[in-house]
Amino acid sequence: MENQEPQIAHMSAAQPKMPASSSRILYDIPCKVCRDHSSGKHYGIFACDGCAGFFKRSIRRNRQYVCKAKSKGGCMVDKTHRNQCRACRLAKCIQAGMNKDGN
Amino acid sequence: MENQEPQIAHMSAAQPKMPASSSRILYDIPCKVCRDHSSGKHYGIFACDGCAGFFKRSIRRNRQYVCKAKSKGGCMVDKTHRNQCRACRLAKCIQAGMNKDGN
DNA sequence: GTAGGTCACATTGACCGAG
DNA sequence: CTCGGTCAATGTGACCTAC
Repeated sequence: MENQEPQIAHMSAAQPKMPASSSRILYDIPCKVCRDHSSGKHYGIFACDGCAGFFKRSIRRNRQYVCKAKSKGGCMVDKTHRNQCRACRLAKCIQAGMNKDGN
Repeated sequence: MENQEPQIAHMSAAQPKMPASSSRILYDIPCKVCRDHSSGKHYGIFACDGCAGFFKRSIRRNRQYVCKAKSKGGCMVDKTHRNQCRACRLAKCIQAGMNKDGN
């Protein structure tokens, strides 16, 4: 896959630009995996709820994803494409430093 | 996105190679959109249940998808990648000849 | 302040009855 | 036969609570 749009369920809309303190979301610290706004550290790194949840599910269920792109393992992983390739998303989570014991 | 795997819900497993007549599935006629096994004509062309359902929903809800790949509109659309890019899947459905009034 | 759990929501595709 | 409708399965990500 390569694109899409509503692919995700609750694709968060543009943030109201809050006081950056009254919310759970850290508007200035990007998710180390997809660059979306993070919501604190998760499994060792600053990550958004999406990537944290994805990593959580992948680990818990022992998921083995396979990148089906021509350029194996080269899928872009940002807020827009993160749901296009689970294999590359998980790989980037790990590469970014995520680990089960969060440290 | 570029790959994946369980992306789809009920990814049909390898077919038991039925008598090719006792089932709804036409094992010898591929879906003109994704090459998966078709299940007869849908909206004008031989298509699988997946592409037929996708086209049905897209039309009914007047979906406007946007291809987010670098190579705009160049996403592969086969059984494996069909859920990677809705924009390209719909484009290919139309290009393959699908139309609301099936003819 | 993060792990873990929960859950509303959305999509997919197999199947069914109607015509 | 195809169409439209239905629905079980599944994933996503926003939240909440406990620690």
